[in-house]
Order: sequence, then C-alpha cells, then structure tokens
Amino acid sequence: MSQIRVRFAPSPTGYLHIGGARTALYNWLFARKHNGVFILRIEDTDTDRSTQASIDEILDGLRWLGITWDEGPYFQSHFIAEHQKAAQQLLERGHAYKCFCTKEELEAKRDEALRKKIDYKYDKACRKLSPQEIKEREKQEIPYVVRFKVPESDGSVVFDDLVYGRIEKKYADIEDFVILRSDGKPLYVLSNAVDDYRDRITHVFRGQDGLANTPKQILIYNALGYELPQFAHMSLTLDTKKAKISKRKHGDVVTVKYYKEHGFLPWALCNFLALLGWSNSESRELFTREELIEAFDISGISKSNAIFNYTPGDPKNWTDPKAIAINARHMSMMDVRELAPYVRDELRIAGLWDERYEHELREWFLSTIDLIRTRFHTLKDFATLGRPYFSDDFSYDEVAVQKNLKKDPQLKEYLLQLADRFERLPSFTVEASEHEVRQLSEQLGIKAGILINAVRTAVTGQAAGPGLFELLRAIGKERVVNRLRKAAHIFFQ
RNA sequence: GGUCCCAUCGUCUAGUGGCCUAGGACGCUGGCCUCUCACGCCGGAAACACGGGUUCGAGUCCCGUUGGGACCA
Repeated sequence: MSQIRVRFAPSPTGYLHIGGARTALYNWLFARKHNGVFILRIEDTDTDRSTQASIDEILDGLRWLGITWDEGPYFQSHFIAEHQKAAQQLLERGHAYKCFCTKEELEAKRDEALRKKIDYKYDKACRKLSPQEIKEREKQEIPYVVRFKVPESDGSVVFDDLVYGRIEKKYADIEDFVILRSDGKPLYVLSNAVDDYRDRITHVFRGQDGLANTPKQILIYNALGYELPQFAHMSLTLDTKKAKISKRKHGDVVTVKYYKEHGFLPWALCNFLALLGWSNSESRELFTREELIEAFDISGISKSNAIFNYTPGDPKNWTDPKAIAINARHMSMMDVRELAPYVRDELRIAGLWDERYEHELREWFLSTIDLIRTRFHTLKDFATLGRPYFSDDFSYDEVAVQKNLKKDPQLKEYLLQLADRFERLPSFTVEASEHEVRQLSEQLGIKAGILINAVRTAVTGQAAGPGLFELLRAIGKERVVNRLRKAAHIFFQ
C-alpha cells in the first residue's frame, strides 16, 4: 500500500478545543506510527465566521501540543473554483441537476410534511424537469442550487468504517442533497471530498459527527470517479450532561490555550486526550511521546462517546481529575532537565526567575525542582507552593503556624538555638543539620518531630513539604538561619 | 420527525460464548511507611440499562424496550 496520508481539517470559527485537539492527535499518532504524512487543512470557506485570530489560535495550540504537520496549512478557500468545477462535472455527467425551487416553496413543503408528521425529503421536483423547462428557467435567470442525483434503485451505500464496522445506508433514505448554493458557494460535503481527493488522503479520520455525511460523500467520490479512502470515525467528547463540548457553553476550560496557561505540560494533555476514547490491551495509561506512537492502534478506539469529567467551580477539579493526575505523574517522572524550561517559564511569569539558575546555579536549580516536584499537580505549583525555595518573600499558612509554632511558646527559644547551631556549622549538609536537630531534641527531651515540623513551617511557611533536612539544604544555610530568627520574632510575643 | 450510531463502577476503560466471584486507572476511602505532605505499598466501597430469546452455558450473539448522541430538517 502506498504511503498513508491523513489530515486534520478544522474550521477556524473559534478556539482550538480539546475535542478538536484529540481528533488532530489521533490523526497525528496514526501518521507517525505508520511513517505517513499528516496534513493540516483549514476549512475557512465560511467567510462570515472564520477569523485570522482563530487560525492563529489553532496553529499555536497544535504547535504547543507538539502535533506537527508535514504539509500545509492548506486553505480550503483557495480551492473554491475547483469545488465548483467538480459540481460542473457532476452536472455534465448527469450526476447532478439544477434545482430552481425557491426557499419559500421548499419551506412550505417542509412545514406541510412536519404538520402531517411525515419525513421530509426534497421531492425531486426539479429532477424531473425537461431540458426545455430548464432552458426556460435559465433564460429567466431564476437562481438555482445544484443537487446531487441520488440513485433511485433499491440499493444502498455500504462501507466499512475502521471503528464502527459495516455501515449501510439505503439510497431511498438519502435525499437529493445540495452541493452548490445559489450564490455559487460549494457545500461542505462536496468541498471536503474534493479536497481529500486532491490531498490524496488515504484515511479519513474524523469525529463521529461526520459519520452521517459519509454515505453522501461516497456517492460524490463514486460519481467523480475518485478512489475511496478508508474511513474511521471516532467517538465524541461530551460534557457531564452529555452535550457536545463547546467554548460557548463551557468557557475556557475546553480550550487548549487554557491548559497552556494553567500549568499543563503539553504532552500530559495529549496523553490524557489519547485516553479519552482509546485504550490499549495492556491497560497502560502513562506514555511518553514515542511510547504512545508505538502503542497507538485504531482497534483500541472506542465506539461510545466519552465524557469530559470536570466540575465547574471546583478549584480542585477545575478540569478532569484524571488529566490533573496524568500531568502530575509526568511532572514527577520526566527527566528533570526536560522539566526545567517549563518551570523557568512559570517562575518568569511569577517574577521569581533568576538567570543564574541556568548557569552557576543550574545544579542547585535542578536538584531543587527535583526535590519538590513529586507533590505538585501543575507547573503553577512551582511558583506558589514552591515560592519559598526561590524567594524570601513568601506567606505563612495560618493553620500551619498555629499547629507547628504557636502551640508551644518555648519553640521561640528552640528556633533561636537552632539558628545559632546551624550558623556555626562549617558545612550545611543533610547529615549535619539532621544531627543538630536530633541532638537538640534529645537535650531538650522532646520529640524530634516537634522541632522538625516547627522548622519546616518557620522556613517555608507550610505544614507539608519534602523531608526537612533536604529541604534545608536546598534553601541554604544563610536563608534558613535568617528565617528561623525572623519566625522567632514575628510569631512569639 | 426521519436516518445512522452507541450503551460495563461517579469518570476513562478491559472484556470478541466458559479463564468473570467482572479486571485496571482516576477520584473517594481504611491502613502501612514516616518529621509533615506527596510518592510507594497493602486493603475497601463502587458497574454489565431493562425485557425476551439462542445456547449445556451470555457482560459477550439475536430481537425488542428504554436511555443517550450525531446528522438531516
């Protein structure tokens, strides 16, 4: 078989949302897996709704996700003449006809059918027009649309969908659909088929909403003498009420941009999206880019729609909890050197970045983010929960202060003593600081945990965090000593 | 309204007639570890939409019902 060619063909009428990103991802994975070509085609023929901002947004989103395209972006609007030519060909070969029915006539018929509760389909009035009648109408310059002549035999369109299996649709159930509007604009079914043929698409991989159009497109392919591609339709992404997701209804949470701005690793989002409606036989869930390409297979795509399970208004589950979990796992698993640039960007946004982190302090920076990353969920956490590691200007958690410091007034003295002991240490190692703390607790006859928790809160403002002694080393002797003294001052009267 | 598609824990899913006492993951939850939190480890609650068939045997095949979705209008 010749080289596999697939495409992602979004309409630039809004932002790139996660459903679209998933469609793009599946196409991309399929292409990469089979050394095929992934094409980006912008279907911008709806000039009223298409915007440049939306095109930019889609391209930016795909680039951020790492879904790279090999050809394009092509723009459907550049090929309108070609679509019209195809319609002309269909007309000439007797596969289509001009329909002069007016909007009013059609609406009247439709309303009547609705009233009688019978199925409405175009009654093919103009299909029966004689050449003479057609000529007359053309002479009068009556506007017309072009309709496809659906075969009138008993047969049906049959195709094998790579996901849904054999699909059959009777000719009788397909109406003579419009392929060209009266203003000469081609319709989606036609443009899309012509473009896919021109781009030599071998596998049409799209949302399940395209399934109903496929029989019509197959009719067009056949009439135009095009070789048929393989079709594979994938399940849709729905909200918790089982409605199709859209930015209009759900807001920014469904846009790819939102994840970029809320501390997601691009690949983690891809990993999550891949799992929404696809699984592999090993029930494996965490993949690197290469592993997913290797594991991806059409046979694992599920037929039923998947629900994007986020809870609006819940700060903890602001998006699907599984997405957050996958992001957290990737953050703690990936090579820390790969993680570093993402953390850098977050620290920059928060005004915490220091250029030395990439030079003389690089080793310190890497070991510090390595130390703190396992309890973080998004990259944002590096600038919030991680703030005390990068700045002296951090806040103290009320509950932590109450529980670990204020509860025992004597801690003031203990913290000052520890500060003195730390200050005298020739080398502020994990072992040295631990030795001091344990020795002091022994001398005082208190549990080491009391001191440990107090120091953690005094030094980071938090009740939770990495093991204390590694934390102390990361923050450094001078800052630790200063913070212990400061805490002794401000929290005890 | 017509046509098409779908139906397993709250969510994502495994399951292709006996391996199902229905498995995994996220979330929830009990415990271990421990200086806290997280990780990790060991447990728990939690599902085959319903009704008929076919079969020795059905989550798995067939039919119907119900529910959901898509497309066309």
